[in-house]
Amino acid sequence: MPEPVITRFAPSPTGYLHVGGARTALFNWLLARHSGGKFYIRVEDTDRERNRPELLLPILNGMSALGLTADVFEGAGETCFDGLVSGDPWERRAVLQSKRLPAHQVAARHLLDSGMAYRCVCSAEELAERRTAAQKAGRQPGYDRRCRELAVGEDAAPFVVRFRSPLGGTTAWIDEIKGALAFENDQIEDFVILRSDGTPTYNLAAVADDAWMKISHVVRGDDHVSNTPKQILLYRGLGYEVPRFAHVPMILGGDRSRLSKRHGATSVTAYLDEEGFLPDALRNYLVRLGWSLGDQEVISLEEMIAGFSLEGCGTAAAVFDRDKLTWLSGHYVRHRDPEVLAREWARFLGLPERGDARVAVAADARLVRIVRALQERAKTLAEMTQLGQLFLTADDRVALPAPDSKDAKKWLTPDGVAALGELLAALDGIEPFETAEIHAALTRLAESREGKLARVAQPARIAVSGGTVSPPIDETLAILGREVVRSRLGRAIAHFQAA
RNA sequence: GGCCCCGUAGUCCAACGGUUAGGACGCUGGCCUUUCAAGCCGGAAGCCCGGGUUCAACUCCCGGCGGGGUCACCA
Repeated sequence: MPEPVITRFAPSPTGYLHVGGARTALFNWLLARHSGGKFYIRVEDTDRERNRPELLLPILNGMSALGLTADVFEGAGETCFDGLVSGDPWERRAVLQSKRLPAHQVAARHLLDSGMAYRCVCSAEELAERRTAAQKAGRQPGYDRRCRELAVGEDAAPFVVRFRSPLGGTTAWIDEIKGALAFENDQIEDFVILRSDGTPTYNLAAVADDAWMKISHVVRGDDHVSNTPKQILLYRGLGYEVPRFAHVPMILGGDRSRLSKRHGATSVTAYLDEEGFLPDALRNYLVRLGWSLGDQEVISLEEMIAGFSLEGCGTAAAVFDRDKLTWLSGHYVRHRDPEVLAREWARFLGLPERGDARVAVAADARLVRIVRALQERAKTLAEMTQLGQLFLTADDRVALPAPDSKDAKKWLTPDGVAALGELLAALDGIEPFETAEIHAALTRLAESREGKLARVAQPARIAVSGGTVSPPIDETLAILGREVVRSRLGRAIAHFQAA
């Protein structure tokens, strides 16, 4: 009778979903889905500063974008996040830790009553003073346990509640990823579990809630290992079963320090909405960072779920490699159904501050055709937008290169301009104005030029797009349509002839 | 500094006592080609160091070195 697997992602509302957090969430989600268990979200907002919806929503939205749906925690009652508006997809999908205050106080009370915790009246200033003094004297900076045996009563003005850590022995556990881990108990200070305002600190709240939600596997970042012995002590003190722990290694920046803003983009939203990476690609990249399925690089969601295991997770921190993410994204762009891609691109283009690109190219057949032409050369939606600019821009807005620029000098020679003229003249004879017919016409014009298609195609490309790069020229012209091509050809001829 | 973790090419992973150390990104040579991509073929590049254990170590043990994390009334 295997125990049910119940995991959770417990973000602190920071206003954005960090890719490291996203990976942690993904691992939790995969573990639960792999074993048919549950995956919950619990928001660690006991710090009042962070208890604001606008700091939480970006995280929830980032998870939605990656497809990391949470299960409803049935016992949540009034503690769940209701969303900002009714019908919010996250309604009842996230437990708010701040609403568990009474339960946390009961837990602290229990510890106090059983002598496993005590009140401390040392002020923050005194603590800071003694800490620096201790450091100066070369002693450990932790709390000096001054109030440990004072038996401070509850009527004693402002006080915090501290956990009475064991003075000897060790606290150990078998980490599902890192293996056997152990800490000497005298390394564990008498940490605060209840602040002077009566609210719980992280360790108490996390333990009380994980036990309440019956979390079986606590999968979280590496940076939490030193909290683990404290939490194990709390679980035991509270009489709860200790869950399994799995600490996943950090994600590093290029300089091998913890990935942060100074390394560039770190939020899921930035990668998805601003840089236009496909969500599947980001998810695939993230799961591959620290977990592997043999030598397989491209892994579908189904394969991830079927093959995921904590044992398969690596133990070393990994550097975030944007180039590889880009390659993966390109793979997903190329293999995506054009109609689906077109919708995603339209939404990407619809974002604010995207200027010219917003020119109405309704999600119609033409857009899909453009996507087909672009998808094998664009690696992200942003790149697609850039490469597709010639299709999105109004005729007179295509920026032609200066007549004395390198490209113009190479291709818009007198003969190049002449080719443009011949093409312009041939336009009305191309019927229908479609790829194959256009191709035939271009080939004909190339005949008098040693059969070199490039001598016709490149000038045309520049005339029509302003640059030397575009999808195949025949298809490009067909998509643009006879009249647009006529207008751009005429404009280009005038522009380059003047030189 | 104390404690904890980590160490296969520039980067991400595979190998889990016996392989010419495998794959991928990136880099690079070529093919293809109307541009750019994509695709295909080829190349350079790696087991941190030193001791053990063993018939045999990238794999196990110890030490060193290097990197990271953590030491709050933040989570």
